[in-house]
Amino acid sequence: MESRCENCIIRQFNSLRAMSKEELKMVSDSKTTKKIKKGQHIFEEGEKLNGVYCVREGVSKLSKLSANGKDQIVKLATRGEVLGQRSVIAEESTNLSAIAVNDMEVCFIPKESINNTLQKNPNFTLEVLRHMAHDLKEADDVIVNISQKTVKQRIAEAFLYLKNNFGEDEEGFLALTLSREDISNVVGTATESAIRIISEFKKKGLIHTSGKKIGIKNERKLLEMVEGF
Amino acid sequence: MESRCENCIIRQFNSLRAMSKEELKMVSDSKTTKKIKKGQHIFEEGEKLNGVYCVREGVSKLSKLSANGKDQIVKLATRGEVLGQRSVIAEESTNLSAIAVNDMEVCFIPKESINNTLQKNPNFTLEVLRHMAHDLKEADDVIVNISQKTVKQRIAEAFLYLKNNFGEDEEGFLALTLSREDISNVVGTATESAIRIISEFKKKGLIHTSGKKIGIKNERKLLEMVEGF
DNA sequence: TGCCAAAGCTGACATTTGTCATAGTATGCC
DNA sequence: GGCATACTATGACAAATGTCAGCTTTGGCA
Repeated sequence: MESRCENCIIRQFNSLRAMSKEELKMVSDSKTTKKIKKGQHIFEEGEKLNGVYCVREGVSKLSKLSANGKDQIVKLATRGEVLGQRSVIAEESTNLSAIAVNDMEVCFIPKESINNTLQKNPNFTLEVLRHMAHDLKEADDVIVNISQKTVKQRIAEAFLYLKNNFGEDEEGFLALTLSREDISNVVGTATESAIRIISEFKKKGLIHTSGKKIGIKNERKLLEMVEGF
Repeated sequence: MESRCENCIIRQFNSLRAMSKEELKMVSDSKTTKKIKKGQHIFEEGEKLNGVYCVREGVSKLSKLSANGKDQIVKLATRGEVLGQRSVIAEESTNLSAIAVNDMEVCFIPKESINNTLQKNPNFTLEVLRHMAHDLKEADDVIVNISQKTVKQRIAEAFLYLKNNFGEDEEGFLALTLSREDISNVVGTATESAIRIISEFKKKGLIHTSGKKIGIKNERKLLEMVEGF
């Protein structure tokens, strides 16, 4: 794959597109590419980040450990998304851990390149700001969903989310395969509860499964369930 | 109170402090001051905002209506905070409603003044960005709290939050008085459940009440409860 | 290939939380 | 001052969810 940021297509999807040619050149010269195996950390909650990570390939779960020892997955980040922005901008340690859900390839961009551009290029800053505004809105939605919907509704919603954001494979299964535990950590429930509800969905013909893989059979009914019918 | 932004103390608490003298002057010339009575809307979910609101006095609850008809309070904004930023920046309609919890005074600043400065003054943009990064972190915390803590823990936490952020009056009651319904909407539970738990706290000597007013009697135990003992 | 650890699954039960019904209490308004 | 209305409070019950325990399946690896 192209290794110069100037020519990297991924860039089109994130704030880096607002950088000038010269700025991109600087970023490209200072960046390093890393391969992360499924299950490995990109960074951990509480760490001080020296830069941000741009996802070229694969998916990462951003999670936070709660007092009772469970991880809550706050966001799934995929190709084109930039991780660690919040931390670098606020000059604080990360509040989230980033773990690879499948094999990943990420570019590490030192914070100096970012900070430098933030101070000089208002367009870039504005672009980052817009992205963060979007993330904040999504976070608000998650808050409302988690507190006002039942576990059943949230699981149905999670499946629809996975379909819309990651698509399906040739056989009609969700392209992104999460473990039952990950699913329960996304919706914020016990693993057993998630499993039980998945079984129920299967019995009702809403989904079909094969090992970990899940396929949506009746999207309409799932949608109705999310809406509360 | 001082009516020129250049001299307004409130400004010290928010992003406006990064504005230049000229920019502030422009803002001050275009702004209008509004009084909002307790219970009235500043803006409603779905509305297109033509500017932002800077809180000079009073407290506003930012909430979102869920499918089941309940409001979820996502944030309480007080003196110095700016409402509607996210919406103006992303050029979308608001995802939240803002309602006055007590009598308020706010300054409306047209979006042109904001957008203009955002494009020209990287320091201002960066400052706004930092604020939003902070809000995003808080939102992540709320997500984890709501999904991993019991209602009892969340109510205890809410009381401590109210004490730390709004203080107490001369008699030792929380300075910001919320209705039981508002409390339940902050923690995301049914009003009856909130009332029951408040009664329980009272019986256990953790708090004392007088009408709507609530005072913290045993902060330590509340803290332990939040931590899960 | 076969073993083992991890993941998936299920039942039984406890606990938490929501819902409905009803009654007391404060508060504002005429 | 009294009435209407909204808020607070409590009980009884139902539903949702978590916990624990044990069993089965799966997948990776020696």
